[in-house]
Amino acid sequence: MTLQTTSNSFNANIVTLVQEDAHAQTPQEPCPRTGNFLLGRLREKFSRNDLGCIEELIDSERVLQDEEKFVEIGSHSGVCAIVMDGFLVHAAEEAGSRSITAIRIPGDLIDFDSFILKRSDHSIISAGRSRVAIIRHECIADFLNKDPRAAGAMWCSSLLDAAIQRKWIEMFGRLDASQRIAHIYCELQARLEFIGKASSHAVRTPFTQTDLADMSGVSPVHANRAVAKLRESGLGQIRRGTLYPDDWTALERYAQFDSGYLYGQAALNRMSA
Amino acid sequence: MTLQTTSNSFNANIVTLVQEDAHAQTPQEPCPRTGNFLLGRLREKFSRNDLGCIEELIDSERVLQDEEKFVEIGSHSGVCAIVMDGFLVHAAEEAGSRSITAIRIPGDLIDFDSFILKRSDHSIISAGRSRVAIIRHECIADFLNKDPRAAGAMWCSSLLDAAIQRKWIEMFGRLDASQRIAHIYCELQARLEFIGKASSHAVRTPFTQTDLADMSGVSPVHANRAVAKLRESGLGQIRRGTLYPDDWTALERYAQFDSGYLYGQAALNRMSA
DNA sequence: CGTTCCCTTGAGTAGTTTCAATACTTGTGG
DNA sequence: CCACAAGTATTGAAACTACTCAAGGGAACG
Repeated sequence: MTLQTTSNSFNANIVTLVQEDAHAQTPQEPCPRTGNFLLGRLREKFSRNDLGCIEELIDSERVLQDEEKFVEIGSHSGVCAIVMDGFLVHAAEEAGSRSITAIRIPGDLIDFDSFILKRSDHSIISAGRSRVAIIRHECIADFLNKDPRAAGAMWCSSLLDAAIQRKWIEMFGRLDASQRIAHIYCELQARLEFIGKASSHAVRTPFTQTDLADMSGVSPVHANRAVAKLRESGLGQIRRGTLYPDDWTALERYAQFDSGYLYGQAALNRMSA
Repeated sequence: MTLQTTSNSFNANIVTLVQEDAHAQTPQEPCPRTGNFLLGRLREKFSRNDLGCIEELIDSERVLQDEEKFVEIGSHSGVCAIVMDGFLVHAAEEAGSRSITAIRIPGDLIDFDSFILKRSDHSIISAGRSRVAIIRHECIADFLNKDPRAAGAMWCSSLLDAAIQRKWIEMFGRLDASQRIAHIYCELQARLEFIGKASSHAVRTPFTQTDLADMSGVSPVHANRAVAKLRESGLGQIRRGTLYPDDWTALERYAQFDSGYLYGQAALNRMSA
């Protein structure tokens, strides 16, 4: 917990006031565990130093097996985490049905809500094997005191998550099952690109068709038919959770996907003209 | 500063890093414009002083007419606001269809995202006449410097909003049209109770059935039938946006409404046992 | 080499959409 | 006060989308 930054003043803006301390740091990658945090999305607004602080918050690592719960609904875990590898999902289970309300990939700060709200209103479950870097709540409290600016990075992260959730609500209102599934893959591809984990010829995920059904709010049987429809339309093939796109452009058009809501670097520059 | 609770120490929590300035303020209600901010929901974690600071941020007031936009999608407004009176909705319009992704009522901090993210990815539109208290981004920047603890109240507010959005996603996956509409009214009633604006025999809103349709992701015609179904089931009658409940308990059960996700005071106490 | 989990397919039912037509409300001007 | 216009609410019918139940096929894993 030693390394506070040189500057912890918060001038004109929680994000932009950086300037001063953008001086160099060690040339090699300083954040082996949190290196993907905010990567590609507003990360340039924070200094290396700020982000290094977050790396220092890490208490330990934890490996989760498929289906293993990181947090249980209603629990007071006392920790949050940054995803290092793999996928997790936010799930709400009730009366036999399961809704997946969010997908988490490396770099995502998860269960941060519990730090403020003290109680989780959903479960976070590993999809396939994953690895997370644990941050204890006590450490965050100190941290927010010492470096409110870097804390802004966490705040920023939760607002980005909220933007994705708004888009999901919008998706539900506008799109049918196969479009929603297409949209989910488009979004994942974009988010994986931010952290340099995307491939142009496949979007690899550990999700079963039942998972896709829970994400898109339809029955597993119908998710299967939606997947079949994408295949038959020549848009892409989903096999064992992996999308092999046949025509990315058409797929994005079909899903009405517009990446603006992810606040990626390129998109930001484009919009702020 | 008489009326803080015995416990307002922010031990491991952003709201607790209090220390310094808990000195007194005027005994009468100090916040004519932001008095509803966080009211009933974690507000006890903040001192009057903190909340008074937020009142101080207000630059001006603005009255919005029905359908008037407070922020336009894609804009850089440079301000955010706290709702004083009336209702607003977050809307995403595209290709002829409109999705309403959130409902804002008095006390809600709106468009705070734009302070961090710099650009709004949705419109915020007044539903009926409303009045908002404007906060300029520049003022927030100073404020975050001077009083990071009170800033935590804003952070807290955005996490509460995110919790509601998660619930909406869950709702979409689990409920049919009439249940969703019932859920929306249950939620509104609970939120209005927090700020002392609820009545036990009616939930008054300015929403048309088309608005309800846009909120619940169905066609206006079907929203009408969903409303009719609630009436015929003896749960409640929706006339001109106002719900006259016939049986609150049954209605909440029908909507599978559980107020925990709103983090109201009572619920919190119940859960943290 | 079978068990298990996942994917696929069919048939009938329920929920939802669209198009279209009809009423009810509210506000406006005559 | 009435007539009218505009917005809002209601209803019907046909088409489509999605659900459930049910059964069968395929791939991975021990």
